[in-house]
Amino acid sequence: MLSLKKYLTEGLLQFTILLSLIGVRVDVDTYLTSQLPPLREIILGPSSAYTQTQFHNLRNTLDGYGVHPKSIDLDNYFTARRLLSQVRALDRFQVPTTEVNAWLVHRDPEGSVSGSQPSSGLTLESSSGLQDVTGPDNGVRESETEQGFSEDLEDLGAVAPPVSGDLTKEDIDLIDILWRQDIDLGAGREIFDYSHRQKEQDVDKDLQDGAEQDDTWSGEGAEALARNLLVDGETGESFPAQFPADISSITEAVPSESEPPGLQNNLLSPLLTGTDSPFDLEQQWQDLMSIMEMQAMEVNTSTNEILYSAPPGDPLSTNYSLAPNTPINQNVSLHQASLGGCSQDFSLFSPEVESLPVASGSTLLPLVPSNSTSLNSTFGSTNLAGLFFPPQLNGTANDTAGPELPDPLGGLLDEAMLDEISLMDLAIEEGFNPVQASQLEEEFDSDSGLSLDSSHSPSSLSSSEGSSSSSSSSSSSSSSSSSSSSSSSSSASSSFSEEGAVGYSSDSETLDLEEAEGAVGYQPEYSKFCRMSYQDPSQLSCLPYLEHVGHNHTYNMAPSALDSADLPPPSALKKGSKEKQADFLDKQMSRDEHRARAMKIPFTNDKIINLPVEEFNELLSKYQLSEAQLSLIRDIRRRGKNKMAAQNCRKRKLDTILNLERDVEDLQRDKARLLREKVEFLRSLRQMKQKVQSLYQEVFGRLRDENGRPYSPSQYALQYAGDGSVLLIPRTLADQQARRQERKPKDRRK
DNA sequence: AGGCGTTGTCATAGT
DNA sequence: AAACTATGACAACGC
Repeated sequence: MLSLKKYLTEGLLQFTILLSLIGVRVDVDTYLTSQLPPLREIILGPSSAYTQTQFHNLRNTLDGYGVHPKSIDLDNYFTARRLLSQVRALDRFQVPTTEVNAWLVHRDPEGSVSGSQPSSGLTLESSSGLQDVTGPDNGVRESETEQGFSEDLEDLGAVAPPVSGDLTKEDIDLIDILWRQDIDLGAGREIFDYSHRQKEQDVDKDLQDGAEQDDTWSGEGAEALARNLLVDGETGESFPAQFPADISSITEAVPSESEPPGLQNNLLSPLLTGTDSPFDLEQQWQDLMSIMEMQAMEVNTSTNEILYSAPPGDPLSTNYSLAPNTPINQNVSLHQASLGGCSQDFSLFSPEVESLPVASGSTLLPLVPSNSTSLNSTFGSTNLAGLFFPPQLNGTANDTAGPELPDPLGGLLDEAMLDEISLMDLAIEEGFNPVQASQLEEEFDSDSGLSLDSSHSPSSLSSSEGSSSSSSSSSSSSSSSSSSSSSSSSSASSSFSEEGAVGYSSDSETLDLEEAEGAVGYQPEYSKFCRMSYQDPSQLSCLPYLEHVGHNHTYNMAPSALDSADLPPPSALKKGSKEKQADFLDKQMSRDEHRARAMKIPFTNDKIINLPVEEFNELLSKYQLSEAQLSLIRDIRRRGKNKMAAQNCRKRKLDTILNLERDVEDLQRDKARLLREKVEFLRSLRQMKQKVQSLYQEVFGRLRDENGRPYSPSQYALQYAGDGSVLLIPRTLADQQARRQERKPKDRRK
């Protein structure tokens, strides 16, 4: 029951505080529960927010220990490190990667020419990936297929400027990326800059810094724009200005009014495995893209270009700049544009293919906006329709294109994208923690320093370990303490261990005195606390903790007088010093001890307080005590127990706060990691969209009617059928189907 | 002198 | 019912 209560109270309290800390402007329910649980738990395991109480319990029972914030608590530090490493370990569990791989594998079976290409294709932003793609060697590298994406993720992680294996630096990296993403939302870079924040918040400096970076990026983006007429606003990738003019023997599907079987999927569907429902995905896309659009509106190209990427000279850019004269594959078959074909098509992104001049922007190239704004909107709307339909059709395309690009990554991106706003908000709010934490630490440290300065503590510290033993031995030397200390500690230990509570001893000087005089105070407590409360190396914490406790409260227990009555003072002590010390001890005695002495209570307060009831009663029965004495004894016992209870209570409070602090830090780390993953996924998605778009344009551009004339993209569209065939259908029909498909998911939701 | 943190104590509720 | 524990509130104390 106790533990249950502990769970409830601490769990609720902690969770509440966490919510208040983290969820100020965030729909935490959505973020933590309603939307993410599966993903979150898959990725992270049970949320630390939810497992808080268990964690706490674990701390108390296993390696828990009393951590006083004032203490320089090494174990606390190590515990934090352990948790950090756990978080890192979780980080290694790349579910998204797994899913992506699954998707790749899924596509491979149909893959024909080069199944490995898709993975390479996904790595556009990684230099190695780019090299693979652009390299002349487009041969089959199937071995890369499985690990390609994970590698890519790694690479992607390395794309951003300062990167290293260090988590902190990764975070910084992420922060850079995110900041670029969020700058338009008003988030300053400094918000993400942990180290920076830890150093101090020099707001002015940060703002200036952020402005400088912004300017830099703007300049970069402008530069890129100047260099390449067609530059993706987000990726910085340049696009071909012209479409391939040559004609190949492409099998055409005759435009037909009838709806071909399996026509539901547009050509864009190659990315789908065929069974995935594009509807929800599209909705997610919409959500995401609305956010992106918002960003694009507020900031412009400069930011986005940097955000999504590749430096101007990046291989990626070159990869996408098509060389007009490059020969193309003459044998492209529309039928290959199936899933398997898709793989092959990705292979088409080899320089040869990509270098194909794209049909002039007049028709097919909504993707090739002439200015940065449209570039942004291109990805901003990110409707695949926007990618694949001519500009003039975009209006409808936005409505209809929904299902057109089912996202193989949707299951994962889904969560991330739906939470875009929340994440962004979180990112913006993220600033508080490190500062807070550092402040807390400083506060604690300073307090600890104060404690160190407290006049009587040093000796107590040095004797604290020995005090437990010395106390027992000294107690045993006294008439009755031996049994009392052991018995009391056992009883107390049961209760303490039961609840994971931690008692801590009272004034340290008491120990000192007790050690000197063999007096009996609360020592058993002391040793007990250090010994049994936490069976952990962190016992170290006892020292600083006690140290801090060591205020000079004169009413604290100082067993001296009473004990000196009980025990013959050591003859070795000189008279003067003895008297002096007696006075001192007198002052150190607690009020109850004074009272006890005044009332001539024949046994120690320690016994009174710590003896089990039976033994306590037995002890009382051995003496003829007046009513006043009995009353005092019971009060002493009550107060003594309550004192320990209060100490435990306060300690628990501190532990709770510390745990909360740690949990907040952990959650922030998780959040940063998730954001980082999201960015990576978005990057991959963008690349895939671009590839699909290029494929579409390439295929469409090769189509010729009976008269050998190219089809107008405003009148015809390619659709990808479930059976792997690609059909050329009238645009109107495609739009209708797209609308139809768009409604389905909505209906389904209801 | 007053603020602040720590500790002990009381009252009370809960176990 | 008794014993014990938990905790908010308050006061004493020292810095």
